[in-house]
Amino acid sequence: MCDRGAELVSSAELADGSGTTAAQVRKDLSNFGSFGKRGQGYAVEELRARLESILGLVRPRRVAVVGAGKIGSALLGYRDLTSRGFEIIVAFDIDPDKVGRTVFGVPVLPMNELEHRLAADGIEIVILATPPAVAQEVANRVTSAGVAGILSFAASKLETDGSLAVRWMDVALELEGLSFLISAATNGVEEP
Amino acid sequence: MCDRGAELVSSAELADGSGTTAAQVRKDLSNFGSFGKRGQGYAVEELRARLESILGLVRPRRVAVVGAGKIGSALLGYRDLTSRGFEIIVAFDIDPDKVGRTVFGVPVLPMNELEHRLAADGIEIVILATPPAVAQEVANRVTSAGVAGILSFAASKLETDGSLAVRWMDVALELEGLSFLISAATNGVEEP
DNA sequence: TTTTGTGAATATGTTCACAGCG
DNA sequence: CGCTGTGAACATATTCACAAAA
Repeated sequence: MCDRGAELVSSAELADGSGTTAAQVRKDLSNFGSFGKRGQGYAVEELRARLESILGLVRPRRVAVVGAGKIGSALLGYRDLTSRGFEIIVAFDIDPDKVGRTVFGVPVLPMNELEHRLAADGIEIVILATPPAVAQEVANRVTSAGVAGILSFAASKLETDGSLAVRWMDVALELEGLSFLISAATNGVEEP
Repeated sequence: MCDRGAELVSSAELADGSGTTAAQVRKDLSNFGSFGKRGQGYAVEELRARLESILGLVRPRRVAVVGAGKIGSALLGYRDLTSRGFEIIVAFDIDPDKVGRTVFGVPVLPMNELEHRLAADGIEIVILATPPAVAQEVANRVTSAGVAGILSFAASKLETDGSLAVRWMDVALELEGLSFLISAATNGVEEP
């Protein structure tokens, strides 16, 4: 909307641009203050800046990828991350064939440099794209290096202390969710 | 647990294997009937079979990938999908350099064969890994081909009728979530 | 006017706690 | 006994509906 030069946007417009309701948009935003203009809506540029600040993306977040396999290396070239405030600084892998190369402009380093480089490069978030068997060990090492968050593509549960935030992305889990919805739709589900 | 030959499992064990609580596990399972054994727990093999049936994965679901770019082709070789009940049958791309090749054993077909092959191959779920600009158009074509679900890697909202289920996976969105949590932790948040 | 911001009313989800049953 | 299944209690989230502000 900023690019299109829009000045104001109402909660109703925001709602149907994002699949929710106007009341929900207003309630949610009101948690962070009241910066709408009654009778008009929200000032687009101010709203953008507020959201950026709420999300902690006033400065780009520094990200590293551990595991330069199929998913890991796909992420290294992912334009969308840059445009949304994340910089992929470095990647790590155990495979000597991958180490030393540069994938989409991102250097792939050996695992023994992990802690050192995470700290030296001021990495805040690690994307975990390793086989599940080593995910926990990497998570431990990453934690000790002072990283603040992990996004894990390994389905396995991670045991971590409260010092970092962890989120999961699991393609198979999402497909299972779809499969469940499809079955429910096919077999017919009761409404209360 | 089946592989390890376990006979029974309690809600408490299930809970701490999956990051929830025993009561939650029991409540959730009870939505689909009561098949636990009081005083003992759930029979592992029966539970597996029940979950498989609840999720609609008694037979593998047939999946196609549209867009054989970085993410799309990474998914084509993803072992985890097969082992969890999904078969990637075919992929589609618009790029003549990719069309006709086989990636990780999956044939890449041209976009003009989309509707025909989705129907002919009995595809139930489509993974959308195209640029956002064409996501809506592909979604329309996929809908008309009778597919039951879409998993979209394109952040853009999709306008679809109620005939299919849609889910999104958005790496940048998950990173935004982490960034928010990190900011909240750093700045300190009030507990009520 | 129009659209926000927000209490109050609903609705949904989670936890408690214990009767009931193997 | 021990652990499930489940109402009742509690907590959280969403929607309603309208006074207040530009």
